[in-house]
Amino acid sequence: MPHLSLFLSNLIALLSNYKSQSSFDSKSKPSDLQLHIKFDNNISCATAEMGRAPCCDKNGLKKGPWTTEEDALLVDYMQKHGPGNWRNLPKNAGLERCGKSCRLRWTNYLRPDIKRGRFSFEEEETIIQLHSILGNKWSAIAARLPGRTDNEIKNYWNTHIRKRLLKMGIDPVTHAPRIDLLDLSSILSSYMCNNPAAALLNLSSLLSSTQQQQPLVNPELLRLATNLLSIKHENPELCSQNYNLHDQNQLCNSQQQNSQVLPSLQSHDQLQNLIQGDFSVDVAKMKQLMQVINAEGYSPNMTNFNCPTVSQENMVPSNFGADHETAVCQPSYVPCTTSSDPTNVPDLPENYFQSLNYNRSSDFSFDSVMSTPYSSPTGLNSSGTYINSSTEDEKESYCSDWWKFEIPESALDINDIM
DNA sequence: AAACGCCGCAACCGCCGAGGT
DNA sequence: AACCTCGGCGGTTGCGGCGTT
Repeated sequence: MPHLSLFLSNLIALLSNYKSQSSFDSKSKPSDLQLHIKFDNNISCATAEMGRAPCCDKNGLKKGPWTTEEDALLVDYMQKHGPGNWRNLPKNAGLERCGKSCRLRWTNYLRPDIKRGRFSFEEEETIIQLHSILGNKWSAIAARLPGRTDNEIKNYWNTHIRKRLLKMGIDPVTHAPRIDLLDLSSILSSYMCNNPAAALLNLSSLLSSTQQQQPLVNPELLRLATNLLSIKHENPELCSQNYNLHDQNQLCNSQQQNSQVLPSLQSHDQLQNLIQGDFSVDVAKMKQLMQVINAEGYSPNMTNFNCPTVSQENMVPSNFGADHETAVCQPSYVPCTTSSDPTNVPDLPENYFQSLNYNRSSDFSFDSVMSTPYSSPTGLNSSGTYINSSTEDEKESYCSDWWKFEIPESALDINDIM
């Protein structure tokens, strides 16, 4: 209706003048002017304030948690009319809510296809992998997780995954290992819990992080770590399952006091050399490291074990969609079951290690990222094992030892992302 | 039992882009 | 071309639940 538009335009101009002359503050209590123009609630919200208009007139509208009655009204309306025209919805549905609030309530909570409950392990894998690619594009991530909302994923990331990555010494923004974020005790804990492979995983994370210009690894820290490996080898009885952190710290301190007790075994010398080298641990060195460990009998399968390996800077584009040429180097974290058996490490394809060797100088493509095989036994929509199906502590333990994030092909279609 | 602090999550806020006029 | 509406998005807030002291 053109005449209405013209009328509104004139009204806007009028209001604009009025506003400038009377220092009208749209955020203050409702003024006579606002009440005056409320001939149509849907129009007033846009016209009462120039510049950015509020989604609706908030005066008299309810805020805060939704009641069951309100939910019922909204659900009933949505079932009858479907989504759309959120601005008019509250009035038509008999709700004293902002249209935006209704939309959020529907999309984030009331929508029938929303999957409630805890995130499955596969879902968490997918989230982390997608985040490493897409960054905080929660809606894009949510699009790959049926039944999950962006808000839910965002909250889950901020409250669970982010903290866990930080605890592991992994920058949740870049997904790169960072020594300054690392909780060393987790390394020691992993190690002391008869899981030297896990400790090595963390250690290797430190090593791989040194690809950056300034080495992040404190040599003293690494010396300590390697000392611990030596201790483990020479005093296996010290490393029982029930060894608590307090004892670990004591042991740690005593070793520091004994000080500079470098590993005497050749293998440990090799390890030390690796650590004290140029800090540029590439695939070959990592394999060498694994062979050393393997030779020491820590794990017969270690050659198949793949640590986070980054050949160059760990780079994750924030503007992934805009610049596909940007190199992406991301570690792959391998979650395994917590086991006292250090040989219980995952068997992975031989080429898996190679697939992680992203090199910035080489042509990066999505394929290199997406080539990571999906080995999860269950599909995304399966009733997979819920990571916090047991206690939270168990979950933390379960998730902190070994990490590998792989994307189910069904959940990641590059064309969709693009 | 009360006080306090932490944590998780639902909801809100402000900004933005697409599409329409 | 300019402006507006609408819906979507990411960041942030605030409240309730829970554990600890």
